Amino acid sequence: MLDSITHSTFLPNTMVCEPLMSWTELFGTTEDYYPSFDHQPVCNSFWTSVHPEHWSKHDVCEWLQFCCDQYKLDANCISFSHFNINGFQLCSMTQEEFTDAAGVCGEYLYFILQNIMTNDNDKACLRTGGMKSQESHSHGLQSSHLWEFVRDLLLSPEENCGVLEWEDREQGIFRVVKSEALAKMWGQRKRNDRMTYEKLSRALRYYYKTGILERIDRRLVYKFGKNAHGWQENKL
DNA sequence: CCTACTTTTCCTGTTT
DNA sequence: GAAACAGGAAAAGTAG
Repeated sequence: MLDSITHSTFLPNTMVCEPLMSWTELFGTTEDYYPSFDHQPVCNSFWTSVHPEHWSKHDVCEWLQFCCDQYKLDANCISFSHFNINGFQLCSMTQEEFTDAAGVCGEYLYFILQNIMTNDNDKACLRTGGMKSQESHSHGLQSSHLWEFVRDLLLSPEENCGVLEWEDREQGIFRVVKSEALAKMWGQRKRNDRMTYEKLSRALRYYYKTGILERIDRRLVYKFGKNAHGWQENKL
């Protein structure tokens, strides 16, 4: 009900860099589409090989530049003076602070950064078999409800992969484009490989009662309700 | 441990 | 016929 605006990690990140599941596992083999993987260059870059906490001021600056190019963000809406900081400081910025410093772009930047940190964490976990739980706590990364997961995916151009798509950005109407893929992603988040769209959608339907979602008569189309927050474009 | 709340699982029936 | 949608019920998971 009154969750703070804890933004979760996007999914454990699967497809960027070291996939936990193969594409075919994740999206099925019988699919007719092919991944539009023009988002991938995050891979193998400095940004994912060195934990953001260790970035220098210069690195942070470069990262902003990189994001603008890569994700087509308008550099003009970024107040670079707010980002004259090192990686450690960057990591401790809240989503609100990102928004203050760069508006909508800030929101994306925040998500991109969270994403990188999550990847890092996951990789470390895989190698060492368990990382200090501190890191995952520092940004409320572990807590995500289904609707927040969906919201974050919608706000995350680099993770989305066309699984979800805005139908009407202003009204918060969106469409599930690849239902089973979404279910797999959610399942991976919850470490539940038995998740299906059938079951996920049941959970979504419960949101109608609580006003997190509003009913839309079209198949695979949902709308954020009055009790959902954090999806609007200009509002924090 | 208890409670409240969310999500998962399963199911039967309906609609597209 | 295949996918989705609808909800009821109950079990399981989680936060506090």
